[in-house]
Amino acid sequence: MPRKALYNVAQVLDQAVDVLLEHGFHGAIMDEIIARTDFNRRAFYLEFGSKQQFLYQVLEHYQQQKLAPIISHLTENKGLHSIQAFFDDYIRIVRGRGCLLINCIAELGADDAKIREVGRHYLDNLQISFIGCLERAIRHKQIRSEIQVESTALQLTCYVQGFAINGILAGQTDELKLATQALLGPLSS
Amino acid sequence: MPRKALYNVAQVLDQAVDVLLEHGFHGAIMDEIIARTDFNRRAFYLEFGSKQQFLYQVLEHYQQQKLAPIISHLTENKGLHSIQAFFDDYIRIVRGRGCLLINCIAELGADDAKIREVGRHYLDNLQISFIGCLERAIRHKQIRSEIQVESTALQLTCYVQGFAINGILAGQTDELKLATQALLGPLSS
DNA sequence: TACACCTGAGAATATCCGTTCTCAACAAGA
DNA sequence: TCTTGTTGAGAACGGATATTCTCAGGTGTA
Repeated sequence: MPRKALYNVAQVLDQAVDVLLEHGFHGAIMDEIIARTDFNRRAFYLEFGSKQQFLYQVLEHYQQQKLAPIISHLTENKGLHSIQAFFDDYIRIVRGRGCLLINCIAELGADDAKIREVGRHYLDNLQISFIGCLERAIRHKQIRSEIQVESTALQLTCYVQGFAINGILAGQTDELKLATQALLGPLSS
Repeated sequence: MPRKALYNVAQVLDQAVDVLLEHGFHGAIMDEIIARTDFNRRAFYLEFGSKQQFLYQVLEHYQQQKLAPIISHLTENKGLHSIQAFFDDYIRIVRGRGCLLINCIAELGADDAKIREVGRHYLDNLQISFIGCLERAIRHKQIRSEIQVESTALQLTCYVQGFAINGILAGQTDELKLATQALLGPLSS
């Protein structure tokens, strides 16, 4: 048996997230990606084939590791409380860094159909999860029954994306928490 | 007197907005910028000095030409109606293209302090304008008086940025208009 | 311990891209 | 009309960057 690889793909993807968040896709150069991950050029191209394919994998990893666990708050579906938990966690993730998926949509979305598809899928999923939560919240009389579920869910979805941008600019996130209260408060019954 | 320049700076900046929206900053290469503007390389570097300085000017132009006229809806300050008008116009601008300023924040914000500064200034301004509108709306009993003005304004500001991202992904904007209704409806008295 | 085979580091390559340079065409005053 | 100084088109340059290649050094088995 030959020598065993020293790197761990999942860990490499984790580290790559930071580099891509800092510089964007085109701004992140291979030298830095190699330097800041436990990785080497040769293995990189054996593993991923190209920088672009690499991006797709990092994005998928990011969704699974960072976003999916948070969205699971919503699919657990404890009504309004789940929505609150989702936003609390989301703020933690994007504070001072933004969201990799949103950044990629903004930088590459117009050009790259794959990115658009991933982005749409993510947003659709988010909206559907919000809808589930809101419906349950209505059944349990946590929120007013006149609320239009679908529009409100889309509204919340837009709001999430706004948080991602704000996260890049805002050092402290206290005001984002305040805004969340202002958002969810009026829904309550 | 020597020959007169054929290009018009304001028009060049207008055309450049399209290229930058399509490819992002690093993705937009000089050859395409030159080809798609009534411009030439020599004049470009005499006028702007570098691609980066050029970006800053395009951004300023974009704010003045596209964003400022819409924000003026809010500073006209006819209360809730101004907010509605703002969102209607904003949807028109970002439909199918996104917002150049938001894209730049997402792509370059972590790296480029100037972009961050411009972005923060824009968002602050937006929030302050919303605050003015909401206060007036309360005085005129257009919205419920329990509304927390500052948080709601920040909430609206987040919402705007979410629209910008959605604009890249969504072809049709009907659902965004629905979401706007869901957003502004609950504020009404 | 020797062999086979794979890894990792980084040198090499080829391409891309921002910037500068060259020069023919031209406009307007002398 | 001649001169002067500037423009516009694109060739040229140099540095950066994604990708490939080389080879010394391990690793585990025979």
